[in-house]
Amino acid sequence: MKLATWNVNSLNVRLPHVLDWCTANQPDVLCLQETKQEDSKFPYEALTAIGYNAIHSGQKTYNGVAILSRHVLEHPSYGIPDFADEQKRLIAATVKGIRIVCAYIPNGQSVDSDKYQYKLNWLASLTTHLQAELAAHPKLALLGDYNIAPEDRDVHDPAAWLGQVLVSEPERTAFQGLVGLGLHDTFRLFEQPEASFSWWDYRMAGFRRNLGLRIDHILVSTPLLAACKASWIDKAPRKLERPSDHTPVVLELSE
DNA sequence: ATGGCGACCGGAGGTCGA
Repeated sequence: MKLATWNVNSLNVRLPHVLDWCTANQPDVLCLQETKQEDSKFPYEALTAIGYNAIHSGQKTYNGVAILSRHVLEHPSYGIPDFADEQKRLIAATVKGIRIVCAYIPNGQSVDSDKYQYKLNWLASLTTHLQAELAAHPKLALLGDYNIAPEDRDVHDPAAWLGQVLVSEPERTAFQGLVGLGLHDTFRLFEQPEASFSWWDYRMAGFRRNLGLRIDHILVSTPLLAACKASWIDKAPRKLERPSDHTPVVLELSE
C-alpha cells in the first residue's frame, strides 16, 4: 500500500501533473494541499476516470486539501473540532482501516507576525485533536505540508535559516509534540541521500542548486511502524514544465 | 539568499507562499 502527499500549489494549474503522476505511480492514497479551489471546481470526474475516489475541502485562492484514494474513503471529517477556522487546512478519512489525516499546516510568514501565532495555535489544536484521533484509530497516518523543517539536516543552509519561520525552535518543538503522541517521521526510518528536500524556492534557481527544505512529511502511529517498507521523495514532478514548488513524498506500507 | 518566481484576483500591481 502506497501513501503519498503533495502540495500542488493550485490544482487548477497542476491537475495534469497529478493525473500523470497517479497514473504512473499508482498510489493507493494521495493527500493534496493548496488546491486553491472551491469544492464546486474540484475535478472529481477526471479523477474517477483514472480510478480515484476523492474528498475535498477547499476555498478560492488559498489553502484547500483533498484525499484521493483507489479504495473507499470512510468517515470523512473536515477541519479541527473545537478550532474555529475559516481556512480549509485539514481533511481526514479512513482507508482500509488506517485513519488518513491530510494537513496543510500554516506557513507562519515570519516569527514576528500574527500568522506565526496562528500557526502555533493551529499546531496546538491539531495535537490535542490527534490525541483523541489516535485513541479512536490506533492506525493513523498524518500526511501533509507541515511547513516545518524538523532538523538542521532538513535545511540546505541552517545558518542562513537560523531562527526563521519554518525552522524556529517553537515550530520544531511543536513538531516534536506530534512525535510525542507516538507518531514517527517515516522518511527517517530509512537511509536517505544527504540534502533531501521536498520544497525548493521558485526563485534563484533553487531546485537546480538544491537550495531546499524538507517540510512535507508522513508521520505514522506506532502500530503502523512494522508495516513501513520504504519512503522516498520523488523529484521528477519538480522537473516538469510549470511545476509545483513542492514535490511528492511517498511511504510504502506492506499490506 | 531576502531580490530574483509563480498563483491569484482583476484587469495593474499588490499579496501571499516558504
